[in-house]
Amino acid sequence: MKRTDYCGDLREGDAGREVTLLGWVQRRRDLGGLIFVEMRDRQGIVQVVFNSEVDPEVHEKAQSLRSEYVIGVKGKVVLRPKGTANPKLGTGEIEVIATSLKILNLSKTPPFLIEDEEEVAENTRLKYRYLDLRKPRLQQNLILRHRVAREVRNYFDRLGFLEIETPMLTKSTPEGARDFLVPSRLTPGHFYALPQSPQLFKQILMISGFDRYFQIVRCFRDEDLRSDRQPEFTQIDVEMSFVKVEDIQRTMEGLMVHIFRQVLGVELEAPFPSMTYEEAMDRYGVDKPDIRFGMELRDVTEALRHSPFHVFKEAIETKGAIKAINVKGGGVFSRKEVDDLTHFVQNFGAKGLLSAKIVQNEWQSSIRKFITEEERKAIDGILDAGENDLLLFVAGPGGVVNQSLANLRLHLGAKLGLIPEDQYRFVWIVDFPLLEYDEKEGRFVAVHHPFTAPKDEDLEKLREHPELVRAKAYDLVLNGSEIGGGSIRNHLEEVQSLVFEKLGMGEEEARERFGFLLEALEYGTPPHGGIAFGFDRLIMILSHSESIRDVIAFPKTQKGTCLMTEAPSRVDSKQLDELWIKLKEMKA
RNA sequence: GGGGGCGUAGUUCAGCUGGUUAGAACGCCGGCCUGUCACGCCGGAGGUCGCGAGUUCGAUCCUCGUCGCUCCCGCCA
Repeated sequence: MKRTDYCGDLREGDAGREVTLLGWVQRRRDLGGLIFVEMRDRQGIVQVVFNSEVDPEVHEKAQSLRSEYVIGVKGKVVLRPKGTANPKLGTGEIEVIATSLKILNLSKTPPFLIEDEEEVAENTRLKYRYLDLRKPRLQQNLILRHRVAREVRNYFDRLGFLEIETPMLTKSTPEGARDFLVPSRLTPGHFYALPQSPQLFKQILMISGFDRYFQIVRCFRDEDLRSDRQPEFTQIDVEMSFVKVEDIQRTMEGLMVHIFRQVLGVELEAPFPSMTYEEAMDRYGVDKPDIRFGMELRDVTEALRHSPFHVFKEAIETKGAIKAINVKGGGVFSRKEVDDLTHFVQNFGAKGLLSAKIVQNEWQSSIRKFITEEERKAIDGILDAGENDLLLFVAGPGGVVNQSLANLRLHLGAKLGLIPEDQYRFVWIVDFPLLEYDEKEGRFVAVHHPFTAPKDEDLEKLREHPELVRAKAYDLVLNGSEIGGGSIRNHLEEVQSLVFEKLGMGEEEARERFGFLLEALEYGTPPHGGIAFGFDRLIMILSHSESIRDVIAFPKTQKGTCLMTEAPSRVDSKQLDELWIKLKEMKA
């Protein structure tokens, strides 16, 4: 049997055609002399009719059909009798009258129904991933993923970019995330690392003169998982020569416009707005603001500068901050709801959450007695407080205040339905600090990565005040999710060496780790820069998925295991011997 | 490393203050049924209550440990 059509593709226009379908039994409705079988393939579902009066032999065979049997059906497409159309199916206007049935394979009863709505425990889904992947939603997600990848390649190809592969077995780079290591058999005691990104290779390609590079590439980071993080993930990696920040931004905006138009049929407005890191932190408390709704953070530190209230006083004396959000109409929140919000911010290190309801132009609040009339009016002004609003304050170290309120804002935005789910709001975040001081390490670390160039006007400060230097770095944020980030790189060896020095890396150490790059920089390196996009996260947003596992065919659990293959697994001692590896004693 | 949630039939869940035979729905099996589409009707099977200790006359329920899945913090661009 050869397929003539996919089940889900058939429409009214196909009425009268003889078709051959290959697929799975979704559901069987046996009415006795008449059997309806919903038949499924990757395009969708169509109803097949087995009628004992049309063909008793085929009808009898159909009685043995069960869920997930693999079948081939020959039959005639007909319009359904009046009043029996099913508006829930794309194929609902027609059905296929079967004239021939071939059972290609049987199936055990599946452990769960192959339906989108069926909510099944994650471990069951992952163990039977091949069944879970039969669900229409996951099939659509992977089809969408394919289409986006295809359009990425079309777009870059048209602009003269070359897709060039880079090694999976490469050198460990201690900066950044933990590496996955691969032992070398031929060089005992030595290890490759799987790439966290092709960062250095794409810069080398620029030095080689390839000018415009991109790659859809797998990357690996051995860090703990989240709902949007897997240990292996995919990036759209890009690097260009002879460009400034704006050139890369416009190129990537073009990519987004192209993808959204080709894949979703959505027209985006470009160029995208831009916001400095400083402004983002000030107004939203994060470097990846969701600008689809308001409820912005407001700084009330100055208004409370002379407050005797110990919570405020301590925050100010320790050079912290006091910020607040105004939940419009939040006066209706119950005591318990506000308590829950307090617990919520404590997840982010806040000691507590202070609240005030506006009732008849007055504060209803446990802290009212510590607030002067003047302070109250100032704060009402800053927060644009009105009747029945709920003001929420967090005081403490600046980072904690921002993180608490940023997350609280998102939490409340979702809870109150303030986020328009159908909007795509992009924003560039620019002017990131180049370096930040790491208390634990006792040295400066790169905010982006160590190859990022300082802004020209800040270059002077690099020696004396490295903390004030801003970088030629940019992140692209979509609906509160960081989908891409990049920078202009250091193409001058002396600048790169100086950055390494500021990172506390001696010349010798820098030579050992990145000597090949420093050396390459001395052989005519063009100015260059690039960006990397989180491909999985982009697909998550485009498919409205809540978990990254729903956009990856074979994802890992939160502990990094694959429940289908049962990786990782022990290996036999012969394999270890060849790799010169001896395991430490472990508790059974 | 830390905090939260979940774990009972194939699946999703209920199970009172610890008490006799652990329930429901869907699914599954058998029978009937020619316009169903969550088909309907009749009948039936199906349980190591994640695992291990402890408390108790008695544990699905309480305590401790452990395993698995998940969300978050730390970590991670």
